[in-house]
Amino acid sequence: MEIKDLEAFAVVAEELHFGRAAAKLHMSQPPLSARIKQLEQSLGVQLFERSTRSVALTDAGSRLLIPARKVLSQVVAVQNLAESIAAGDQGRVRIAFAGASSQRALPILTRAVRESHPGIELQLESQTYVYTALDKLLEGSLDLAFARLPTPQAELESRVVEVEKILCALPEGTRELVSPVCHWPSFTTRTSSACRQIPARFSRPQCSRSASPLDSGPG
Amino acid sequence: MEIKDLEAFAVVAEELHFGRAAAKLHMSQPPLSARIKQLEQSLGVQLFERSTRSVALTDAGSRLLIPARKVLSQVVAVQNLAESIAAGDQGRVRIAFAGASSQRALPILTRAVRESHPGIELQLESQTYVYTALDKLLEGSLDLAFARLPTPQAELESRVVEVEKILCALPEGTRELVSPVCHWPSFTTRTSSACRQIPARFSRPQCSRSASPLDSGPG
DNA sequence: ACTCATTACGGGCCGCGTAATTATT
DNA sequence: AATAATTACGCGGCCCGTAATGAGT
Repeated sequence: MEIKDLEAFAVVAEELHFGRAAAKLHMSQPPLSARIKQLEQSLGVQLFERSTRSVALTDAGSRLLIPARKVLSQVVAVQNLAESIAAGDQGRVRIAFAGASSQRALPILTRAVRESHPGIELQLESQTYVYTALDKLLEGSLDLAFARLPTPQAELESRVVEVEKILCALPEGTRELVSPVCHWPSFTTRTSSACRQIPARFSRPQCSRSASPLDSGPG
Repeated sequence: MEIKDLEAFAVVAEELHFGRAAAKLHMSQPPLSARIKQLEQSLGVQLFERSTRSVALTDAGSRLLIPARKVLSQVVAVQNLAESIAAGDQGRVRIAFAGASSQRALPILTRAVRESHPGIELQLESQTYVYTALDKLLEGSLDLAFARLPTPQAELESRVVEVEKILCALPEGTRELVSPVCHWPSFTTRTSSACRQIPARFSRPQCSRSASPLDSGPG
């Protein structure tokens, strides 16, 4: 199986017409036909149902199309990565940071980059919401983002940089006031950064019960 | 760029020795050398640092290795899928279900399969914990699992089948007893299935405050 | 009769293997 | 001197394009 085979498969599946597909692939029909036939043999599966007047995906073909496209997209990803590496460790990396999690990691990163890759310019960009940063990543207008564990998306690579324990700290006797308003999700996200400096008059042991690492447990 | 190029790259990167790599690839060194050189040219990046006595990955090479392996693994995934399709819509699909989420989806699925793919035998397997099911999926001893949104893993494909709202229902005046013991994560997972049948004597409006869809919000 | 996919066939390119070369330990 | 990677070179196969065939509307 070759990459060109998958490209041919994808284009024919899109056009459902060997002539147009061949044109799109800058080749003539016969080799394309042969290529598809060969791919079908190597996979042991018939991909298209063809009568001389019409072309249609078989059931097997439609089930294989998505994985095939996946391979193709990752191949171009490799090429793009290589290109950007070749373009040089001589460029600009655009980084978004959202929330408190980046406050420890960022200075470490910038210092390390400045030392080992002096050609790299870091362009930092504060982002209030995690999702705007993720969207920009997908668009390609950002290269990297620091964020608290969002729902990981298949198109993005993520790595855990730091595990934080975030405490809920309240004045004595005020828990009853807060608990009916703040259920966990909104509570943690809204106040996490503000929790960085905790005034001394707030008692800590009081709330140790509800303190739990954000690191999502089972589930 | 061809798949064989990536295989060659991966094997040489693993062996760091053209001779052994060539043997592993069932070919002689010279063509392998040429292949790597050609790949390097097509990517515009030098992958290996070679002096006649030693071979080492360059920085670019090490950064490209993982994506390259990813492509390769997905290629074999395509081949495996094709093989299993070719083996026939005539086989056994092993399905695990954990938790209450599957109770609506399962009968719908089994009925549909029995009608449209009568050759397929479904082998159902109850799983108490989501993670045992996921592990079995990765091993290959299961084909499919129904589970409530776990941390999605890159190696697994997932799809949202159903969005549930799960209510916390308690007898009147007992909230104070439960709140210090059950913080959100453990509470939901432990009692979710039991929540299916709610005795009528439990009041519902009482807890509507803390009721929230499990569908993970932002973060 | 016309369109579109397949088969037939000849030519060129690419990749492999063997043999020779170079460099390093 | 010996090992290991690269260059040199001849051969075979695969893939492409053009031409001819067949099938269905």
